Amino acid sequence: MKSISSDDKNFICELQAPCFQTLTPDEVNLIRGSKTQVQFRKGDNLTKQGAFATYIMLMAKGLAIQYVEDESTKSYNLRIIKPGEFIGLSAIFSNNTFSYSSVALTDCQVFLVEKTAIIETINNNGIFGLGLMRRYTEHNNNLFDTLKTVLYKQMNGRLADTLLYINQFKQNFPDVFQLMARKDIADFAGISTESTVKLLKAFEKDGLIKLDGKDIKVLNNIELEEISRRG
Amino acid sequence: MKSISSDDKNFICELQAPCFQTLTPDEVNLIRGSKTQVQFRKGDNLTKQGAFATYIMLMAKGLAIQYVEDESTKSYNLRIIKPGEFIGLSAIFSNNTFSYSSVALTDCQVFLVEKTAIIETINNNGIFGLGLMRRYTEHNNNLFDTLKTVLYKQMNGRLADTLLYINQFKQNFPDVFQLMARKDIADFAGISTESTVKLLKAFEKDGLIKLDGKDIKVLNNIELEEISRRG
DNA sequence: TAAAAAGATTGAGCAAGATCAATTGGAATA
DNA sequence: TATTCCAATTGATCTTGCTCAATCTTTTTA
Repeated sequence: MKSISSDDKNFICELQAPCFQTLTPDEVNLIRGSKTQVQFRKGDNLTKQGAFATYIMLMAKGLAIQYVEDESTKSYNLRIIKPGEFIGLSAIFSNNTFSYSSVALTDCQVFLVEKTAIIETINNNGIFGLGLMRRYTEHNNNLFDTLKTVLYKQMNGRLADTLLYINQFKQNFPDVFQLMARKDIADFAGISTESTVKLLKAFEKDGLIKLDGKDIKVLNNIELEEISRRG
Repeated sequence: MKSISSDDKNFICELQAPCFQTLTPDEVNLIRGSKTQVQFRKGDNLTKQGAFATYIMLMAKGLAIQYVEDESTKSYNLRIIKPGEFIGLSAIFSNNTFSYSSVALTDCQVFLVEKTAIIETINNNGIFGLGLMRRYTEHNNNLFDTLKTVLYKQMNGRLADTLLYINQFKQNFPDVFQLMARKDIADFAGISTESTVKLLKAFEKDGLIKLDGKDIKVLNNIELEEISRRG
């Protein structure tokens, strides 16, 4: 990763882009005032689970995967981070270390904002804090869904979930699937790579999807949703 | 559940109890001002996953279990709620429905506080908001640990986790284990009741615990922690 | 371009736990 | 106290999905 000069006006202007429309004016100002912009290369870690978190990040450009890992080699992918989204919000409220890792799926441009600056703003402006908190809580709700998926669904349901989830990104990022290895898909579903490969073939045979190299075309949304629902 | 007259001074005074020392003065005032106190009977649901959440709860007296459920019969226990702890904090920040259910393990006394009253307070007082957010974020961090447990540990590690967790409550609530059926323990570990029974016996044979009716005495903390760590 | 490395695919065998069925024990009820 | 009901226990069996090993394909590197 390398730093970018803070007076790169073009970059700052990107805060006007559609994906940032959800930011509140206060948030925009805070980020404008932040001095640090960082560029990550595909494959770089944006955050590492357990590392000290003295700042939060705002994804400006690019895609990343957020995941949890254990001590050995296992990973479980939680979500795809897209432009306009924060990374590490929990650091603001209590956590001094990141609860999860994240890795760049494409080259990424990211703003870093000091935790202390944010806390100061919240102290003076409860409404600003509520806004940040709302974003954070939404992720948290997803975590409950994730937990239920892991607890109650088996292979087919999980892979259907995964395909539907990733497929949502295809509109704005047509090459999402190409960016991912089979193992990445497997880690979203929480099943082994081998099982993923076999099950993808099975889904294709049933006409639910079309495998085209690394790309995957969802052919039958309805039925995939049904499989997801059944678990 | 039945309402209690709001001028039950003895009850209000309990907010001075040690377990409420973590509440900020602002929080105490808010709760003092709340008009609703409710009593739940052992086995009653305090919250039901998916129900509308227009208020949050503060446990005043008693113990409850927080859990997530699927459509059928499966439950997974997340934590034991003890006096001084909030239930449903996420409702304040974004969620209009409860993400989880909770059920009284003993008779419980609970304060209900309207969401709107809290939001108003936060708007005027960012520091108060930060305090609530900190509590909320801590639960969220536990959720990451829970997810990792479910993803990466198997039976032995999970049951060891569960026993160590519940055992923490024994100091202040010596009969915690007696309050729970084997199924409750199983639902904390996320394994079947039958497997729980068999594994408890095995742990006893290895001298890790002593089974005494429903009560369980932890004999070898160190080794249980080792089993937990190994997964 | 050829060789090497990494990822994808496939099939066989295996292990962890769940489910099922039967039995026992304890507590609640008539 | 006898009866009923529900929780706890136990053993046998079954399912899911993982691991392992071999092969094939694609990408990367020399």
